[in-house]
Amino acid sequence: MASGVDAPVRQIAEKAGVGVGTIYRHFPTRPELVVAVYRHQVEACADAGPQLLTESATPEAALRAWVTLFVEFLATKHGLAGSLHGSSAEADALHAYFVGRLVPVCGALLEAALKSADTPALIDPYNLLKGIGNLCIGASHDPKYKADHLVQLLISGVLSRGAE
Amino acid sequence: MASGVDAPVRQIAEKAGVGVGTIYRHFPTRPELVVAVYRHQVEACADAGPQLLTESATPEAALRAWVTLFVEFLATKHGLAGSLHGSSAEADALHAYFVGRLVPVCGALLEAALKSADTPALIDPYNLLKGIGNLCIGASHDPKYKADHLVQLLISGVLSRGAE
DNA sequence: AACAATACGGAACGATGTTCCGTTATGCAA
DNA sequence: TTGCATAACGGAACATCGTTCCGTATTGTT
Repeated sequence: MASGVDAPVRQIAEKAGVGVGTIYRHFPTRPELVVAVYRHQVEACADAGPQLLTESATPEAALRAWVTLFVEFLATKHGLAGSLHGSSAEADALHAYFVGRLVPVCGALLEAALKSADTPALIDPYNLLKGIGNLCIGASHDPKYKADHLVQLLISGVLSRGAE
Repeated sequence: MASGVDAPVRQIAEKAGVGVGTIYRHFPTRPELVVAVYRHQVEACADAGPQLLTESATPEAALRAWVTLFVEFLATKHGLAGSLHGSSAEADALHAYFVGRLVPVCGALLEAALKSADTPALIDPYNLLKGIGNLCIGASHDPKYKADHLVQLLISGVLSRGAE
């Protein structure tokens, strides 16, 4: 694999026609590079939230549609979902950006859907978003694994009336 | 981090008081090493399935209890969940072992719970197990992230009557 | 006891992340 | 325009890790 979030630095530098030093000067850490590459698409995804809320038939439909958008975004960028956990202290930059930008959007959609369904909040937006991201890990490597399906089931669980 | 599924081979060898060559001779691939280390606990988890089914009040309770067991197992082994996706061809050994041993157990519990709830099967055991495993990734690094909670919500979604 | 077969240990190799410094380009002042 | 100071660049150099390989030690057999 050549162009992915985990491509060798030398390869990225070569494709960009610069030296590895230049890469590190502009993007000291890999998450910063990834953020720069996907910033536009993340912004687009974030902007779609409020719009879906006004255009959809129900808040639940809006939430499900937005989540589908998010899943598709993660699915097309192989390995992106996997690099989203902030285990190493430096990887937190990527994590923080995604969380800071998308959690509020997800939160608004979730709140609207819960209110519409008259259902108590069983989970916060942060956990939901991170859970969705995790469910998408490795989806592109395993044809039998249906991440989008699992995500929709998770939404069903979130919107269900507890564990009755 | 010293003792994890991704500890350097030299470190493992040193702690074991042997050379790296010996490690590779006994376990040519890392998944084989991991399988060897955790085989007992995986077996115990697998054996707990049928037992929970007979001892629990309801099949749903059995499924939820078993899933909790599985989540706790993954949570105590930092990084284990993350090394479970078979992206590289050789990592498939680990994946195959877990799947081969636990999917049937999960399947029996799931089928019983679905039958008891008179609910159609919205998902197969393989996807459910893999989804649960994915939800547990990175759980030990983030106190705010409640993997077990998300897993229970996913179960709720699976046992709910579709996306009504 | 001598020999064959096996297991062992760690040096050696390749790939990758990261740093560092000599060189080149840029912009500003005289 | 020319000279110089500042910044940016490129890639060599270093550290780490996975993996392989071979000389040596151990074990078992006759």
